Amino acid sequence: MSATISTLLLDWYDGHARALPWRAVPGGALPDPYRVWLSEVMLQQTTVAAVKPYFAKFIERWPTVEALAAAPEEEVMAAWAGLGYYSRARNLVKCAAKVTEMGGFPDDEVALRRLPGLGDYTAAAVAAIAFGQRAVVVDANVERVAARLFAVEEPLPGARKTIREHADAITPEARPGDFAQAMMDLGATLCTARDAKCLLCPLRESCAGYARGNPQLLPVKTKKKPKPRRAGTAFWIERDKAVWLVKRPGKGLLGGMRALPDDGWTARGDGDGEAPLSGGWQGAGVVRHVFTHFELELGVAIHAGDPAMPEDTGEWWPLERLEEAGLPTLFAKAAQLVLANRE
DNA sequence: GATTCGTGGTG
DNA sequence: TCACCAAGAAT
Repeated sequence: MSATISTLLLDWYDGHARALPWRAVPGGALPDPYRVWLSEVMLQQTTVAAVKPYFAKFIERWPTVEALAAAPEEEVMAAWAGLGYYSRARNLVKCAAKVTEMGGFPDDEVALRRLPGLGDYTAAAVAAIAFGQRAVVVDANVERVAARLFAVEEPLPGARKTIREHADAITPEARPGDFAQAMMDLGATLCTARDAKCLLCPLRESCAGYARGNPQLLPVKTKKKPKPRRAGTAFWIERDKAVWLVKRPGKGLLGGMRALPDDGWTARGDGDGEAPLSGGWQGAGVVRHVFTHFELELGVAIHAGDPAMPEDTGEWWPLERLEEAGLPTLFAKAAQLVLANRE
């Protein structure tokens, strides 16, 4: 029954919980809501390994939500560079301001859900982990574990309602935060996407998928569309040991991030090859980059001259401080291509 | 409900 | 190499 499953899982968690920087000791005092919120936002569609250095950097630089709220958005965006899904960073700043204005994080799921960047998952996770509130926490791990545990054959995402009901039925009143994290740890270490280490699993005897003999085939998922391939060009313009950077529009792809000027490529179409200024251009090579929904082959062209640029359309960024510019990975690759060829 | 949002790891 | 995947949210 449900009490049995949560008890088995919590017992397992007490001995097998991953030690993570944003976590409290299992069964112990509740962790700092700021650290829980920050880590949960960073972990959205992002692996633990990728998050760790960013979490450490943010906590060192902005130890409290008030400190983060006081930071210029531009600095937060630059610090987020490389982690992806940049709307998260924009919402992070908005949310920090709102929480500071409220005098602290709200302690219930409904109020948390109203904050920028907190959807169903994150609101439930923060309520459970940071405030000990019973909330049904459903992420991709929980979906997978529940689909196997209850042998849900209906394909995702259609099966989400069914899976949520199963998750609700096994979520305990006591230690809901540890329970949620235990489900995610189980999904991350034993009940993984391509494998199911059932011989090590504390829920083996309760698992319908195990009983059927093929838990690793669950959950069923609908096929994904193929990614279109796009081509475009980025332009390297340099003067006095500084490179010309622009800022991308606030919304959309790489929104609000610094970037190299480009020829108008988008997810929907190729660039026109047209440079932002006339003069001699020399090809530096090609960078390949895979986004969520398309692939890009980005040519990098270097301007031969020593041009003047209209100051209101961008900024000259000193090459020796280029890492501080916070370029998204695509443009960091392009810059590396240009600079590496000089050695 | 379907799309649009990054990036790095993995088999 | 390539398709899939990861502590999803906003529109």
